[in-house]
Amino acid sequence: MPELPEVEAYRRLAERSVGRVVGRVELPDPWFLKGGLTPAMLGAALTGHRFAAFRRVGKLLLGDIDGGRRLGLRFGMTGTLVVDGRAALDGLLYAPARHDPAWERVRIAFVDGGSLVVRDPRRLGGVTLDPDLGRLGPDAAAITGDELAAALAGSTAPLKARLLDQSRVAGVGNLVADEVLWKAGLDPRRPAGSLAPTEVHLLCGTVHAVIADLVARGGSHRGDLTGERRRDGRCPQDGAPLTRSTVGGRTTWWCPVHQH
DNA sequence: ATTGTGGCCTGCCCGC
DNA sequence: TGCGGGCAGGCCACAA
Repeated sequence: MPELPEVEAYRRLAERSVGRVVGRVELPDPWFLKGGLTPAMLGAALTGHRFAAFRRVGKLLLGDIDGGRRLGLRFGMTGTLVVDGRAALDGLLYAPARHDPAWERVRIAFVDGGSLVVRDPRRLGGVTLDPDLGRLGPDAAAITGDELAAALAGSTAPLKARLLDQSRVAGVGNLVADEVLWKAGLDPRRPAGSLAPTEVHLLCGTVHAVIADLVARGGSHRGDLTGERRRDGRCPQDGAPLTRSTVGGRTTWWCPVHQH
């Protein structure tokens, strides 16, 4: 599902549309608009304009529109970005591999004949205008040790729950969280505030390393642990049977032998 | 404020 | 073999 690595791939793909004039916006599914946004408002903000740049904060993709407004794209669990008929990634875990035209939620058509399309079978994504970035924590790919320490300090919530909290750390989803904690050897159920400074430091480095690795591999589902997230799955590091339970409201897999 | 829970959405998997 | 109940999780509303 789209976590930080996927959205980063979407951002790079979206850059292909920078500088091209928008001719028309099609909204087969106006329900996809969030925060009171209407088709007329979105059309007015985009038609005749160009994207100046695409940025990413966590799992949110931002398109800077000339004139100062910002398009916000969220992809939920099964959303894909398609530019000029080309998808950013081959496959998405938990998303259907086939393509049904009915899953197209937004189409931004450029006057040159190309387009930027959001395809989302399960409709858990959405489109906003000028999204409030104040509700997002530091981006996980660039978070500093001090910022991570502040995000975890004093909390009795499970470590994993804090990592998934987008207002504390932006961009970590369920698969990345499990992969990071597995690689750092940390128990997802540990109270977030119980980590020693050296553990926070290790965790911060692991977050960066795992994200860089998953971006390079082409998706959050390409992690070493991810392939073992199944019944009878075993720890790729020591071969122990993995434990499955619910932590932070999410299905969680971890190694009972080396994660403490 | 912090933490936990349930619902939304819908295609697909597994067990009957 | 066909069918239908769970399941998947990002995000939000709401409760304690």
